[in-house]
Amino acid sequence: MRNTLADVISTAVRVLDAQGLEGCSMRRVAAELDVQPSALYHHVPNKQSLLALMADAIVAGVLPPSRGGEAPAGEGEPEGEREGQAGAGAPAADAAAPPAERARHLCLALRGAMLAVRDGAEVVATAAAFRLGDSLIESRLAALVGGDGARTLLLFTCAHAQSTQTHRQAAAIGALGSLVAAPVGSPSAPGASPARGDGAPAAADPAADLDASFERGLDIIIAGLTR
Amino acid sequence: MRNTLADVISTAVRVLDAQGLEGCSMRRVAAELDVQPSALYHHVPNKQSLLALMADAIVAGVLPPSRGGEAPAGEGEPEGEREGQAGAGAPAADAAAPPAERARHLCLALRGAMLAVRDGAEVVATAAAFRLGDSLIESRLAALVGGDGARTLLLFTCAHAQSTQTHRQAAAIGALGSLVAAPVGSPSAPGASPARGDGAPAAADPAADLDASFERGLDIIIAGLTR
DNA sequence: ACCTGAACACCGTTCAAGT
DNA sequence: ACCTGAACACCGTTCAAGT
Repeated sequence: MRNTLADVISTAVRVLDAQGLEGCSMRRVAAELDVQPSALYHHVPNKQSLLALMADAIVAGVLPPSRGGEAPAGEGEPEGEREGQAGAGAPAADAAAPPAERARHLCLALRGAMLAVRDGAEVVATAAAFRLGDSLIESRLAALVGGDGARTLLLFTCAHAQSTQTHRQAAAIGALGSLVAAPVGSPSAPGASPARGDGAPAAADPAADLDASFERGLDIIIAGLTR
Repeated sequence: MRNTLADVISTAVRVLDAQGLEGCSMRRVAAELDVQPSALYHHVPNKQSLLALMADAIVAGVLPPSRGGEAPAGEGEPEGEREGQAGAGAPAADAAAPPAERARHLCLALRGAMLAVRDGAEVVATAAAFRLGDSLIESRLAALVGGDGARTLLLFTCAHAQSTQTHRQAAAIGALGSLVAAPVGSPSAPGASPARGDGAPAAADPAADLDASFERGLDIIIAGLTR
């Protein structure tokens, strides 16, 4: 046996994380597996299906393995877990906490899982849009806050993560245009992006801003659910 | 003078509506303009920029022309306005209604504008994610319900519209497998999608369901804002 | 200013054929 | 079951050159 479906999925997620969605072509995944592009079509009917399986792999782990449902298929973690929020079901979530609080933690864990892979949010969001109504995470949320709340939370969480990743990439590119100031040896303030002499109004630490912005939006929705 | 930027944008939106995002290639837009593909790069630096301009064109009209800001550039309406919800600033919105109510109407109008063009939501959502914080609509919303509310509403509205269009396309494809039932001559209820004799579990009228689902989600967020 | 023609370096997918 | 090799019909973008 040469390659398994799980190999294809985990390799594809690795390529995604390394090259971004644009660079994640069938041909590159095949090359990474040391295989002809056509070989992938033995495991998967087309690219869209592969992307859906990748989405499952990316969010696998935000839910406890709870009985029933489709098997995750593929690696436990794509790589290094550089976001603190993910990690096998979030920080316990207390099991007996109020439902709204548990839903909140679930959304934070989902966000963490998506942000942990480059362009992960876009991949998950597209897959989520496609099967709105029968994703595992959505039904878990629905049990906590009802179907409308679940859908609202899920869509907001994916969309905000997507825009977070978009902004991060833009910031990363923009940061290349700074051979100015910013003494090379010094860390240039904790976590801040280099330079900032331009006319943009953007505030102190963009990454922290986006995290806070997400939590505030989340709390607005939770508030609307619990009144 | 042969073609103007506005020509390029409006043609691109027409191609988008006719062929979908996947079929909306630079080469096809060029062909529609009777021009070589390379000619487009005189008007636009790359495809991504064109898509951003298309997003502006799609949502142009949901805001009154209010002074200041970038000019819409390109056609007033892409085509036939087959959604009832759009139309030059929505049904007036009463000007003196409570802010939350006005925000609600704005979101409905935005949804209508996106749904009026095939894959319009995806195009607008991607552009919106990119410039979260300085879109015209977001600042309009921010004036009504604050920055966090505006962002939450905007992201939810785009994401829900995107999933609505995804489901519609899936339903349209699935509907091709129904040479059953569905009397050909009868209009099959006002505005409903054709047929519905297949085995899918989807409820009564999927289009109406998605509209109602959107409004319920919208009301949850509004409730969270006005408590 | 706006466009042509030709090229470069890619895509996703299919299909007969191998082992 | 899993893969090769070759092909088909495309992509976005660049660049010299025309008018």
